[in-house]
Parts: sequence; structure tokens; C-alpha cells
Amino acid sequence: MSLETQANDSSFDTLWDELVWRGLIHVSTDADELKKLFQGPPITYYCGFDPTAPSLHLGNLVQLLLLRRIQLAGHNPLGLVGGSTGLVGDPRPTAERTLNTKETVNEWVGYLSSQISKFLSFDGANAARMVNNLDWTAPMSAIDFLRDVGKYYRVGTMLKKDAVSARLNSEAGISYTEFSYQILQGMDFLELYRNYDCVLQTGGSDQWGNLTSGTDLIHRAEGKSVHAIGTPLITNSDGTKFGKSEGNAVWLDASMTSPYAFYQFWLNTDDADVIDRIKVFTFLTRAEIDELAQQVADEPFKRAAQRRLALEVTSLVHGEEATQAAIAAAAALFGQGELSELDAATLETALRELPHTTTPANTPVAQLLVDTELSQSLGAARRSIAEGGVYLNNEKITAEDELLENHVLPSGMAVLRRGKKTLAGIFVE
RNA sequence: GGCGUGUUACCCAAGCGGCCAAAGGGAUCUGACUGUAAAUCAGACUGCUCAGCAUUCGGGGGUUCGAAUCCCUCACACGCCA
Repeated sequence: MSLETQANDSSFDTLWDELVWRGLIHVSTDADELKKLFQGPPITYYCGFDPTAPSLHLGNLVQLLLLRRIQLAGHNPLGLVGGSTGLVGDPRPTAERTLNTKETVNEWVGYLSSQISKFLSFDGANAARMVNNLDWTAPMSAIDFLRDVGKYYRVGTMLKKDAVSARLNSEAGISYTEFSYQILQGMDFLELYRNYDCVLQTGGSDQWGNLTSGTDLIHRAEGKSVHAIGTPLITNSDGTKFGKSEGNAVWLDASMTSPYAFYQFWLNTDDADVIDRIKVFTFLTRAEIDELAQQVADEPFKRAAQRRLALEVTSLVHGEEATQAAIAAAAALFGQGELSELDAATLETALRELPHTTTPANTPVAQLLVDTELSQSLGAARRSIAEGGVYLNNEKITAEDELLENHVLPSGMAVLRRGKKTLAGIFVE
């Protein structure tokens, strides 16, 4: 779905009502005020993204889409990359972060900026703008920081923030560096308020302490009330953590999580969660979503909602073409037909979507599992074979020392599978 | 600055000289059942040239036939007292 065709659902009286219905509001400053603000003349609002990795992930996508929804209602978004906050690191509940080098952070800032840009419109009256908090933090001296900003902060209040108190009560403790993070984020909001008339910040509810740090600072420094919205943390109904596939984070960067893997991630969404996900991650209307909810209830085995969710989100992030390739690959590989009857071109295209390797025909199957990263070590690969969980071209491999050459399709390719749905492509050289 | 306690595999957490590649739980993986769900049950979960060997219990050094377990030291964290 391209930016131009995105729209909010006109069946809602206000943007606020739609955001509430989609489950995007977990906490906020004065809700009535916000509702009015959204209905009034365009406001400027922002959300920050810290470069803690070379790519954004699914948690960030919630924020990006929220920014976009508000932009669609006519307001002015600011996308902020945390060139300075990324150098400091926000306190995680369990452990102190390892600092990344300035070069690394700077490189990641570039990647994040371009990713963020893809989700916002930079055309028209309310075009998005990108900012980097390093621009106003780097020139400030330590003395200015303590005199001009530090004076507004009470240590007692800072200690009460969840992120800080959790760490104070843990064995890990907290460094002064991470303790200061909330001040940096507060400064961002103040800076944007002064220079862009920015009056709203959005973020995950786990960031609530940092969001209010900004609203409090502006209240003290400028005597003005501004706003914050905290979105709920997305959780799975079975209690596991959302956004992990095989224990790894699902990234927006195609080189870190392939479009195929991305599509599969969404396709495997629980029945219990799928409607909630659609509300948050797609632009489908309430009517369309109600229809899908009915289908989940009536004929869950068809997984219509999961298919739609996977289609919508994958095209949003990776585009139509990559999505169609991912769907075609899944159809070829999960289809009922014989793999040997698939024409070579179709099969090859499908295999290129998967992790794949080119290898001599006399390679042991266990080695193939390692080469394609389906298994982490030869020992793990042998274990999988012993468990009866490894297949070549849908044929179960029973011997640990089985060689590839006995299982190559006429086309010179082979489909390696571990478990029900972890696949890789093998090309014989 | 003084005294004390702690640092165990992805996470939590037992172990306190041999029976420890290290209990238990979670996460993860595989199998059965299914819908490429969920729940449930069963198995696996350091590496390898795999009925054996190698390397692990914050880092380094030492005692001992033998150390995750004892001693010294360094680092980090927590607590109490100054």
C-alpha cells in the first residue's frame, strides 16, 4: 500500500476516536484536550527513534504508523533520530547498555533516517520534516546543560520514573549516564517546542517517563502545557514477546529480515491476536476489520485475517513486488503439489527468497543446515536430524551422515526444511 | 574510606571440594495432534572427528590426586557504616 492511497477511516467522528478504537492509546496527557487539538488547526508533533541498531524493528513500526495516521488528519510530523540520545542509551529495566562508538551511532542515524522517511509524506502543506537531536545537544557545554536545563529537574522526580526505579531496585544499578537520559529527551521536546511549535510527542508506554520529562520541562521553562501519547506495548496473548521470530527481532531492513521471513512472521499470527494486530498495523477500515473478525470466528482454518495482515504489512514495509515474491515463494513451497513438478524458474525464484547456499553435491545434510543457518552448529544439525525434523524436498532425512547428492531435484536444486516451516534453498554447483 | 554480600549457560535460579557439562522454571527448537494457529503431551537445548573427547560456572593467579565449590588478586554490582 503506497503512501498516496493511505487514509484514515472516515466512519469515525474524530481521529482520536479512531486511535482509541485501534488500541493505540495506552496513556496520554489530557484526553479531551488532545481530541480538540486533533480537530483544530494543524499542530506539530514528533516521535523520536534512537539508533541502537542498524535498523528499526516492529516496535518502531507502531510509532511510524501512528505518526502517519496523525499526518493523514492534516497535522505536521517531525521524525526525530536520536543522534545524541543514541550515544547515551535509555535505561532498560534489567541491565546497563554497552555504549556504541560515535562512528557506529552516526552510521545508524543515517539508516534510521531513510527508513523513517519511507513512512511519512514529504509533500504538501503538512510535509514531514526530519530532525536530529545531536544538532542541538552537541554544541551545548556541560556548564550550560547543568545551569540551563539541570535546574529544572528535581532528582526526587527523576528517581521515581519507572525505568530508573526498576534499575535502582535491581542488582545492576544504574550509571549517571543512563540516569541523565530523561533530561536529554526532555530537552528535545523543549527544543522542538521553541523552534517548531511542537506540542505533542508520541512513544511507547514504556517511554512514558521520558515523554513526561519533556512536558514537565516545557511547563517549567515556558509555562505552557503540551501533550504526550503513550502507545500500549504490543504483547502476544500467550505471554511470549511480540516481534520475535525464532528468538530474533523482526527488522524492517530487508537485509536483516527478508521479506519472505517478514511475511511469514505475520502469517503465523495467533487467531487470538490477529485482529488486534490488523487494527494497529494496517490502514484497513473498521468495516473491513469487522468482516475479517467474523471470518476468524467462522472459519479460522482459512486464516483469511492472517493472510490479509501479512499482505498489508509486508507491502507497507517492503513494497508490492517483494510481497508478491514472498507470497509466490510460500505458495510454491507450502503447496500440496510435488516439488519435482514445479517448473525450475518458479522454484528458483522461490528459493532465492529463502536463506540459500550453493554447494557441491557430496555435502552432508548436516553441513547444509549449518551453511544455510537453519542450525547454529553441526551438533544442533545432527540433533535435528535425530529428532526427525529435517527434510530434503519433503522427504525425511533419517541418517545423520546423509549426503545431498541422493536428494537433488532434476533442476539441480533442493529444498531443505527443518521442522514444519523453516526452509532454505540449496543450489548444487 | 571501613565492613559485608554477590557475579553460574538466552533470562531467572540451585549447587558450596569428587556422584557437575552443572537441579528447577521460563524462552527457544523438534515430534505427536492441527489450520504454516492455540492448548496439551513427549523429547532436545556448550562444541566436536559424538556411547568418546575438548572447553565452560565474572577476569587472572594459586592450593589440591581432583575446584563452579577453598585461598589471593582485579573488575563490576548491591547493602550497611563513615
